[in-house]
Amino acid sequence: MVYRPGRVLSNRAAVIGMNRPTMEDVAERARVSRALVSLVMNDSPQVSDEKRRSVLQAARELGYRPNLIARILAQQRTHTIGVLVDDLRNPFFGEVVDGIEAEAADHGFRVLILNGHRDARREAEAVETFLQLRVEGMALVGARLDDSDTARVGLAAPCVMVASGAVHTGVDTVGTDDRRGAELAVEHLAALGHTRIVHLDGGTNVSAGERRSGYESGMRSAGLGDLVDIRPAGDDEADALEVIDELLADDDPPTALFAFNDLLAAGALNRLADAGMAVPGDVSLVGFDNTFISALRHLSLTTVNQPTLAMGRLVVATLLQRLSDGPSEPIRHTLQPELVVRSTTGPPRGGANTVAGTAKTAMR
Amino acid sequence: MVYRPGRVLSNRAAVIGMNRPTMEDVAERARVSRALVSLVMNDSPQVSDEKRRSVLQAARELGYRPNLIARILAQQRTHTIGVLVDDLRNPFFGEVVDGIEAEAADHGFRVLILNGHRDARREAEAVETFLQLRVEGMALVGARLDDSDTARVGLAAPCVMVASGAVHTGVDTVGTDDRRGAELAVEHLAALGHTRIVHLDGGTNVSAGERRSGYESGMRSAGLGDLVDIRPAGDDEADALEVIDELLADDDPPTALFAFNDLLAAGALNRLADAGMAVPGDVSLVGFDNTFISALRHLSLTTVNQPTLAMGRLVVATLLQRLSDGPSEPIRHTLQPELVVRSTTGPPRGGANTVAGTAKTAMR
DNA sequence: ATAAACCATTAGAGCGCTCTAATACAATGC
DNA sequence: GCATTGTATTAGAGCGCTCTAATGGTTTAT
Repeated sequence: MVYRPGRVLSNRAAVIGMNRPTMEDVAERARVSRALVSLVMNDSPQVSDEKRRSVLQAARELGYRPNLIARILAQQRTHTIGVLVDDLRNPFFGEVVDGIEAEAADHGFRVLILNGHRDARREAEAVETFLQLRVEGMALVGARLDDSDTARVGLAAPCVMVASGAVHTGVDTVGTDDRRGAELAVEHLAALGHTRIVHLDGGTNVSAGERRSGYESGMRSAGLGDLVDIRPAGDDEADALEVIDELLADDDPPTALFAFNDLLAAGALNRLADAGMAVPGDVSLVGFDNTFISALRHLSLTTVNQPTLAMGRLVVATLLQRLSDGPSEPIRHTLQPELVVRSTTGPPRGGANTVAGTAKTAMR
Repeated sequence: MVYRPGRVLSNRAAVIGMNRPTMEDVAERARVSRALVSLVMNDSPQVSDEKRRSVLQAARELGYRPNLIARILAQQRTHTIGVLVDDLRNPFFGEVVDGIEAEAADHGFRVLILNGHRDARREAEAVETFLQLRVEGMALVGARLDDSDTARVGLAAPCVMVASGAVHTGVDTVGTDDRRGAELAVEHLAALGHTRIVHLDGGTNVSAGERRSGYESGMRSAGLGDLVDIRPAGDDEADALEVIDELLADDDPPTALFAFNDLLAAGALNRLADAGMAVPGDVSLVGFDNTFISALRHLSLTTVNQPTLAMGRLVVATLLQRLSDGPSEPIRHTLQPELVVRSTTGPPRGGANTVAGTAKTAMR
């Protein structure tokens, strides 16, 4: 409870917050052994009420607070899961983390969060930090690490990739069927009568590959294989600006867009409004993730839902399973996405099947 | 690098990730002392190139990874700052954290993030965890802890409250002048000719008090002191529903709303649209925080900007100062907010001072 | 040649805790 | 009364590292 700057002796321990009363101090004050204090602190049933009381009192009087670092070192367990989040500003990840935290808490695990800042290098550093802190497992949420990175990591500690596409072959994964999600989006647009459907690609984001191929297969099933048109964009609102400008400059602009995620879609919506294009009047737009922003009435974005909370919980379950089973075949959990139809999609202007232009079927 | 399940001996160390090669192992393999390995790992200049090379090679071959836990215990320094975030899903906090991380990295500090889930009890737990982990300082971003909590914490470790109003008298704080921000909002609305300006209050959120009193003083300066009208709402989109319904049921509904934050404003926007009210035609609306959602063209929310990145950086600077100076008078940094006028504010229907009419004009 | 100064290396204590095994002591059974 | 069982307590090693002080070896100054 007390801070006691006066007690600072060596400059090694000069740092505030270290240099606090230890178990030894409590033991001395309560006139018992250090071991007994340890038992009390861990709620052991084999301590007499009398001693328990006096230990607790001594602890209170000294403002004793167990040193987790020392405890971890001694018991060789951290009871901690590291969660690497690709981008703290994307609400989608926040929701997944909520699920992870809930499930982790249920199993007595602490969760440590590190921010990847949408940068593979920084993510690798974060993972290294987790490893050095000896987390018992980690969840990489939307991480951009490639297979060689994760292979190395996977050998050092159990590790689950979340919402990171299906690229990773050697690691446990939890995710939505991104491919199917993209197909749902395309099917929906095709059913409305769109043919010139362009995909705004997620770039380096790990789920991008799957969604792209889902888009392609969706287009093919709809008989639009020839019209596949993929434009590199990104995963942030800002990333939409250029692509949209480029698309609108076309002689024969698309009537529908399928964006990598909601943020990108929101950016697209912005730019389309700038250009005076009506949505869905002139262009239909579908996002991905079903984050709260897509639900905002004024965006009312048609999008693909991912069951974020369930994913988060499943991550921890997977981690725990791996922890108890030891190494084996990679576990993969693939949850089903759902199309959420809102107000940014509708039939193309002039009704269905008005053949969209002549040539212009370039793939990027 | 290697995982070696076979090496698991006692079940104490059965946990994957612990039970890895230690400095001792490296020393043995490189045929030097443990102390030398330590020097190499810390880039000491007083090691011969020859030894350095062989140590590094041995470390590589064994897949050695320093145990941060042991190192921290030994050197009695964690080099870590704990960051408690009130709500990971609110992008405002994510932006502040970005600033914190940037500045912390510049000074060789690690950042640990814990989630408060908008709940004072869970926040207190998180703080306790930080303390037990012996973080060297912590930033409580938007935390809901009260003065007695923070007083206790402040004694145990340096601690900066960020974006938490000016309620906390004994602790260092970094924040925006919430009061002034609210005044700016009210001044803007009053200048447009609004008189029936209602404040949607932030409830338990810590900045709520300041913004409320800023609203009040703004109203008074505008000669609208008699029309002060504060409705408890919250800080999330969902929290807006009821209040808006209640307000619209009024005989004489307000012509302008000043919401506690952008999320609440977004929720209000939703509900107003449901009710067929035009914004800003029938009702003007101002938010707070200038998160990216307010910038989305389709919301285009007039709001009050907080310099999030600067705040984040300032937090770390403050923490470091406190760390080197020891206890003294609380440091308070108050940054200036700015009004960002977008499209949700305009003159009241029928020009100034005309009581909000009956005819509802739908937006979109 | 001897002392002084310097350098690379190491021994070993210590960080604050946990946990096993040992100990002391009371209660029980025969 | 003595072994037996059980319960409450403690001694002490150990977790993986850092850091001070000591060591041995080489170079430089005297």
